[in-house]
Amino acid sequence: MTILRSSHRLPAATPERGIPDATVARLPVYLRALNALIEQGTGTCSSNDLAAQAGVNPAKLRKDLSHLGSYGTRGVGYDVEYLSYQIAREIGQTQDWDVVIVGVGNLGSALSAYQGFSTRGIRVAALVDTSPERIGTEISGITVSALQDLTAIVAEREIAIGIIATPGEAAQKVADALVEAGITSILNFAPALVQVPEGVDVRKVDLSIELQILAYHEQRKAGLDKVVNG
Amino acid sequence: MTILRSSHRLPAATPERGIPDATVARLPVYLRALNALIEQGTGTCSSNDLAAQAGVNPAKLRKDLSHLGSYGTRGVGYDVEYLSYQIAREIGQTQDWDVVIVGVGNLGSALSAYQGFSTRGIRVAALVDTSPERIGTEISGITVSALQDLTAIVAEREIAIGIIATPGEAAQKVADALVEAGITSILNFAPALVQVPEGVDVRKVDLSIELQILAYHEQRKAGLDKVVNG
DNA sequence: AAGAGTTTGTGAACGCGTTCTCAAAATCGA
DNA sequence: TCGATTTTGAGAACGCGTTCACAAACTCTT
Repeated sequence: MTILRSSHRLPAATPERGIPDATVARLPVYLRALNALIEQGTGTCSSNDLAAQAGVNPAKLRKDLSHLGSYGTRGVGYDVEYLSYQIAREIGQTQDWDVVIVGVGNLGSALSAYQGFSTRGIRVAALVDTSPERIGTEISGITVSALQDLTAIVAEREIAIGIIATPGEAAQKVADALVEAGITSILNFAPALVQVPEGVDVRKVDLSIELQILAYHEQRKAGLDKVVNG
Repeated sequence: MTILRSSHRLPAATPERGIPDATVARLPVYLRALNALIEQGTGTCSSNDLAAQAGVNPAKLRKDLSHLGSYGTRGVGYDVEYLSYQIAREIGQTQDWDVVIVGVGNLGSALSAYQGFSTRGIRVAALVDTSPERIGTEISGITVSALQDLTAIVAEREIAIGIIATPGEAAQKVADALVEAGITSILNFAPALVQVPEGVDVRKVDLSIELQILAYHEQRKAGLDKVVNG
């Protein structure tokens, strides 16, 4: 999970609010919690309520929200709809974001059909692959294009975000192609590091590593059992 | 991403090494980097080499490794095979870990076919679903079982790790079933928080949130462009 | 109007993780 | 053997993020 960001110093006109990365990562969680509250008809909630719903410490929630502004009322709490809108605006969810998925193997296909994206302002706009058997086929209602057409597709549909869902060996080549095509944010599911130029953000999701971390703790638990019980 | 750990104070026999969470999360990355070095025939490497391969700061790498012990030689570096083995042992990768996947929709199916698991000591041992149409079908060579049979399957195959790949609404029910069945580590792909008793570890991977974080930075870049260019 | 009760927003303390730095330990060449 | 060079391991400084704690601001009751 590597985030590269150019840290331009800006003129005073732009307040350079600089929301901490840790906070940014939690805002979508709060948004989801708020939507749950809206659905169950809640009009107002305290930081305690919302924190419980989001699974965080209330103080942390308030500190996070304080980075956006003062959207609560002391003694009352937060207006659920209002706060929801403010967070959505802050993280750019008042617009839809088109993404292109490169690699339509099992994982890429699953992602292209993922239900959770549409309600979060994410739209899978294009699928790309290198395999001749896959190019031209239709997956989740989208025709798979050739990697060569990436630049044209990205330009035409103004896509800013790309997803790498290829094997590890292809990841760097695909990342280069994405950057070349004008993509400036990449979500990388391939088990490999990718190098990108300054100004391009990369986040990495590594399925094996998540399980390996669990396995470590699991082994630790087993070891403790042996010490305690045996 | 919530990790609950019982913090037993142990007798001196077990040193209670307590490797920091941040380090644990990077050990699999180092392992992957080391395997890459092994494949290209490297016998020894410095912390600089390995750090470059893993994409981290050399000082961080050395600090991380120092938590495991002193496996390097000053003036020389690390023996690649030896260090690889030591890390593998530390994170429990000298044995295979069986996992059960609950929910064989698009994502669950993709995970069950994921190539990256086997080389990392992860074996998908069972698939479970609630949908009658899916139960009994074969996916990636594994017959899908009913959720009711979970306890029997977990017990029989001594599975410790479960993966939730269901819609958000089903997540808590599935988590309860997994805990009931004896699972003590859960990787949750469903877009929902799950509550588990003490002693059970849960890690969460949220695909939408990863993209929403990228969208935030993307929006920020677009905003800066406007300020700078026009 | 005033006091009791809530709840936010934030300064301050704290803790964890990262990075800097350098002594200690090894190799190598003369 | 000795000095030059390389590289690890770890102490110390630093910075970020979390949590505590409380004043400020609001509602409600009397």
